[in-house]
Amino acid sequence: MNPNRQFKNEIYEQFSRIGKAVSNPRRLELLDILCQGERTVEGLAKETAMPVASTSQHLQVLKNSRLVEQEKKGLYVVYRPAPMVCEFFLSMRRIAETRIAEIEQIKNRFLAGKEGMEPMDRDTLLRRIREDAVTILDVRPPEEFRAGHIEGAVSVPLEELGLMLAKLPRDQEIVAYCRGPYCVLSIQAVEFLNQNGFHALRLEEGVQDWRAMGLPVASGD
Amino acid sequence: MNPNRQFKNEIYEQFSRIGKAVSNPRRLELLDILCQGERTVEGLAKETAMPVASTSQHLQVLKNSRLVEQEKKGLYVVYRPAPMVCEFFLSMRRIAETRIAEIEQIKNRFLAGKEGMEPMDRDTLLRRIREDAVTILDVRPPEEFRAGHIEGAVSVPLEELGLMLAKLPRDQEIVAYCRGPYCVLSIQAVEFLNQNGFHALRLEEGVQDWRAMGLPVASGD
DNA sequence: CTACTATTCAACAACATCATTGAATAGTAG
DNA sequence: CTACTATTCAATGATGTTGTTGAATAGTAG
Repeated sequence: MNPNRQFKNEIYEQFSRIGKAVSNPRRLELLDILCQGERTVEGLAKETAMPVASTSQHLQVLKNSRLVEQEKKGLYVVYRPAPMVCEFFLSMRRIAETRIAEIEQIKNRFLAGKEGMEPMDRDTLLRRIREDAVTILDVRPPEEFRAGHIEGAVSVPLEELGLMLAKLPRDQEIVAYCRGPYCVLSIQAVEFLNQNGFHALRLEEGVQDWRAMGLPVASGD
Repeated sequence: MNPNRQFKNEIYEQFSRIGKAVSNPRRLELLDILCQGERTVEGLAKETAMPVASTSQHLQVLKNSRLVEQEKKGLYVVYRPAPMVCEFFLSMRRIAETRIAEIEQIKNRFLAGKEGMEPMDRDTLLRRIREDAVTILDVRPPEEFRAGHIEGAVSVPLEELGLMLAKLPRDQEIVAYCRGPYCVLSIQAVEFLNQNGFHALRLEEGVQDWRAMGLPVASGD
């Protein structure tokens, strides 16, 4: 074969390893979760409702295409996205959102019938933050909050929301966020809060989006 | 099934349409070429040495995942990348380049034995440009030059390089570029120029990279 | 209307990917 | 050393993807 042709074939073959890795919905979900912070195989399996063996296999694929890194930590193997991968995933998500009409449809169908799900827009939220007229809840699991959260947000994992009701303000807007537009935690939180007489709204953006917009992100407690 | 689970499955299923589109080396090559400017099916088939029918089928896949748009122009159907797609492709390429060691190997193996292929680095080139001490050749086909080129570059398609030798300076460095690090046009151009007594160097970056670095790009003639 | 052209479609066999299952491994705790 | 745990491996059938081939389509030019 023409050596130029062969060179190109080999190069694009290598590029396609990245593509193959992100061509499977399960692996995309894994990547999405990993972009919120590192996780064990078990943790990912639980979060995605997949068998552990499948989860492990998908993680192998992601590892072989160099999109994730692994590290043994005590009893567990912890996976973590490789550098640049979350930005890459975000750019893929953006294309999908703007170009694939079905996504909007699926979202609308899912949200139909749920009250008060119109997302709060960034600018309004930023104004409220300046006026100190809003409480921001991060309803993700605590380890994700620790790995990075919107500056000023309070960690109230969805599971503990019921116990925390007494401590939340009834005279102020509450804004809940989670992993992004396709994470259901904040939806459930807002539903629950509104049923209990709070004035709650959802923020669609996740920490990734927040950071990508150049807004302040904190980590730790 | 749990409606939350179903929602996630459907959403990630949609995301994966983008991934599936870029999971095939042929389609990546097509995308790469399209990022240099729009093309007909025939043109793409010739450029990639694929049968026309295969080319068309791959283009259908790209169209169904909304990565390219098509437009009928006279006798031909012209394909063009959708907005954001070239940036997405670039970010994919960057991850592959930095994380997949095989790519470096393949490149080295291909370049082995070819003289003077050490690429010129940006900063040196920018200095030479300021000093007006360099001629920059765009050795891609003319339509790609027209769609966008490095400011100050001269269009000398590889095929016409032989005819243009008399017009090129022998007392000045010549820098040739093409579509990017994996395009062989500039390699062939530099080889040919050096064999004919010129002092030629290769610029690895293509117009996309150039633009992404915030450097000036022009279009038209 | 006819000949022609660029593109797409349809069908096939070869090959790759997927989820699932149960077993294997390697390392920890007692 | 033994029991246990988290993870990985291996094998399987079902399902998708690929490239190839030749035919179909739709639109243009004469």
